[in-house]
Amino acid sequence: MTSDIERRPTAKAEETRNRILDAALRLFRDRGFDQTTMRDVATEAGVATGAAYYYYRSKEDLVMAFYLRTDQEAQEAFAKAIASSKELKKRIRGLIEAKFSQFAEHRSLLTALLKAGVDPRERLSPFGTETKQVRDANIAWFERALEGSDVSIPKDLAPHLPRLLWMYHMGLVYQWIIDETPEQRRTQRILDATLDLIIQLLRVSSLPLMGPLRKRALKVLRAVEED
Amino acid sequence: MTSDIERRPTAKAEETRNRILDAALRLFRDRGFDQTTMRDVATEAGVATGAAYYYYRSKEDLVMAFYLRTDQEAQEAFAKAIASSKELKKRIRGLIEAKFSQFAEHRSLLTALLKAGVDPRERLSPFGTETKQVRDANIAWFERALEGSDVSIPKDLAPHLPRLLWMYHMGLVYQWIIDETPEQRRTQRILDATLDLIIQLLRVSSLPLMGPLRKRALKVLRAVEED
DNA sequence: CTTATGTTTTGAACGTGTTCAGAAGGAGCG
DNA sequence: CGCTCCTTCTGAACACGTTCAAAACATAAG
Repeated sequence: MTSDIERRPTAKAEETRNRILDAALRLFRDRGFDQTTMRDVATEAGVATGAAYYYYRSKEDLVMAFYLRTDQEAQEAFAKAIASSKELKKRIRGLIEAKFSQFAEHRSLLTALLKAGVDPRERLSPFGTETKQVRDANIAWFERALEGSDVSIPKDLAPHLPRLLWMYHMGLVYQWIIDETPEQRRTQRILDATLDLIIQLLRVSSLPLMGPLRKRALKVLRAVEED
Repeated sequence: MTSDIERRPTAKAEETRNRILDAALRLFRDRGFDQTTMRDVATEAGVATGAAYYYYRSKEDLVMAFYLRTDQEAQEAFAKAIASSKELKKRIRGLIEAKFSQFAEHRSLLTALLKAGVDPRERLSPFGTETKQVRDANIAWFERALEGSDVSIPKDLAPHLPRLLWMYHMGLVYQWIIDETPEQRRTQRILDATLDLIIQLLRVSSLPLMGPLRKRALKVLRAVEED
């Protein structure tokens, strides 16, 4: 008798669950999210339509499961990115490129997540409550990137920076998803240019002359995070 | 025989078209976009379901029609915002607040546009090709806001600024749409703080010390606009 | 082995956006 | 008036995400 109130973690029905997700991802990758019907997924997995809904609340939920699964797998790459250098620029680039390769196989799939993602009330929005755990873990990686790096950060700015960098990284991921240039070159160029700018901004932000500007920037950050 | 290849602009079927749009907006406003079916819209307009599709390609198209209609009507408010002052801050705030009141009645409707909007390939994305005309007209308003204002702009930055301000304003509109605080107070606070920051950034950007920073920022802008 | 209880699986049915073949309604012309 | 051709409109049909009542299966208890 487990004291756990949760329904028993289950049997080897876990295998069915995985079979369905694998089938879904295979089809999504090969013919796209919109071109794949739930009936297709069920057939490919060798079950009835309803079974897919027994394990996943919705079609989008399958994308969410993919996201969680790959996020799990990406942790190691994140750690490597931090360990590889003390240079902040390299660390951030490492984190972001790890994110890109996390999604590389299924780039088009993510437009589905995008559409749900913009509405924070949606269950699978990266900004919503249901994803807080993953989000916080991701923000923590940027915290670690800053710790002991080659760029020193003004005290007042420090607590906001991890979240800020996370938002920056989300912007790049968005750009990457919608980028149709070969190999996503355009995103690479933007990554290069923005990284340079960010590092220099951080370097310069400690100068005494920058006091008033930093004050104003902090006001913005508080307005965004407040409430 | 008109030399126009376009189908004749039409008769008083234009009346039916409007009846359908009016019915749709009424229902969308009263019970929400998702809670309104196309059958409801058709019934409310006193036509068969198919008729709605004769005039509008899709349900989202109705939102687009709303957007175009109100954009039309907002032009006057934009002009007033520019004329009211030479102060850049006031002008930009005026433009943005005009945008907010343009949508005020139908705020929730716009989440529908949001979801389509993030994908630039979607027909009604504010970043797509189909909306270029409206977008350019909107960017032009920011151009006019800068012209003859109280803030002088570095030459190299000048050509990018209107588009940049437009992107800023889109960000705020996004924030405004998803803002559930009463009267969208949160968005107001963010608007206040960011406007202050932007104006000061512009003021400071001409200082000789800022040369290198501005160079880097310009590189970002070129990377974004290129291709 | 039988019965009871819970989990997993099935497939028909539902709701809603969208399509489509064709009916209805004109407008011009003989 | 009768015919032709286009525009406007109709309502049944379709596709697909999702729900649900009930069957099948598993496990434990007697």
